[in-house]
Amino acid sequence: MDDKDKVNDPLKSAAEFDATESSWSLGADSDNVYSFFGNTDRDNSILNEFGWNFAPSEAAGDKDIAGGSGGAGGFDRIDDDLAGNSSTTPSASATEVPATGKITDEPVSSSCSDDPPEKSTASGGSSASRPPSDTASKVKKKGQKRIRQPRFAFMTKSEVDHLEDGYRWRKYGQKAVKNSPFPRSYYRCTNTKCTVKKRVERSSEDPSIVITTYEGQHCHHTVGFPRGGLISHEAAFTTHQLSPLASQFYLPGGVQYPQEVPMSAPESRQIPGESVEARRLPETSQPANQLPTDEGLLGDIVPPGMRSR
DNA sequence: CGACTTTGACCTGCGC
DNA sequence: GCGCAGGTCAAAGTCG
Repeated sequence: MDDKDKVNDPLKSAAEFDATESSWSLGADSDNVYSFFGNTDRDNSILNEFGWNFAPSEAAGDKDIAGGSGGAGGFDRIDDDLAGNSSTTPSASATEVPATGKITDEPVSSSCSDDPPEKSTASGGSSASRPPSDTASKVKKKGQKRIRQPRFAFMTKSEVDHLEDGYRWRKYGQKAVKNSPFPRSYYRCTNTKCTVKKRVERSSEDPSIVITTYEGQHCHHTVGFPRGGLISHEAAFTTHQLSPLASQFYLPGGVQYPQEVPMSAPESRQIPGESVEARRLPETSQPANQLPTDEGLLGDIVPPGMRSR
């Protein structure tokens, strides 16, 4: 593909994760890739703008958390056109966010479509009996390029693999990843109209770091957790004001992020021993009646095309 | 019984 | 064209 060059270069410089420092460096030169590193409070507020919440998993049926998880996190947007580009460059280690690509023409405003890609509980048909052509049509028409939603990689220092983020996910696969002793898990949002997916894997270089990659955008609100946890929007919003830092990292369209953000802001590092849980609702809670406007943080960090709410 | 996880097979894209 | 690796499917199993 002719796009290869233009894709790979940004990639190499983008989202380089320093496992030792537990930090991301931002080096992308296109508006296709932006990343920042921060703690979960900020991340949560930012993700919330996307329709995502982020909080440590603790009671939602996930593996039990051993005394709280770390709070370091990273965030990265990855627009990827699977079709033309190698989304996983051979040089990309498991600790790097699988690369990126070019921005595509596909609508990225929402991953919610009127016609969900498939019914996960489809009737009949084992993989053995699955007619190839049928499968093709089910997934994508043959010859049609596979379109992928924008992706955001999110790195979190946590002992828990699957971080609770306010949505319910159904695991639909797990794969061993090359160059990594840790398997990668694939989750899909349980909302039937929501096609958001996420991948969860651990950094092979720093097992304490969980790399969560979101693909797509939720078109619905967070849900209560039947199994325990509940992350309300209000709670998420209370962290909103903690996120101004984010605006210094993102820069869609008008792109103004630093050439190479050190990503070493002290407050964006996890404080050893500090649990996310303990920091979830800071005392600087914002009154509920001061909910951010649509143009709040979102305006800073989210490209208009990504917003659907 | 429904929701969810596990797991092996299959599909697709890419590099050689 | 072939092999590899990532991604997905779906039956079977598990759990509450």
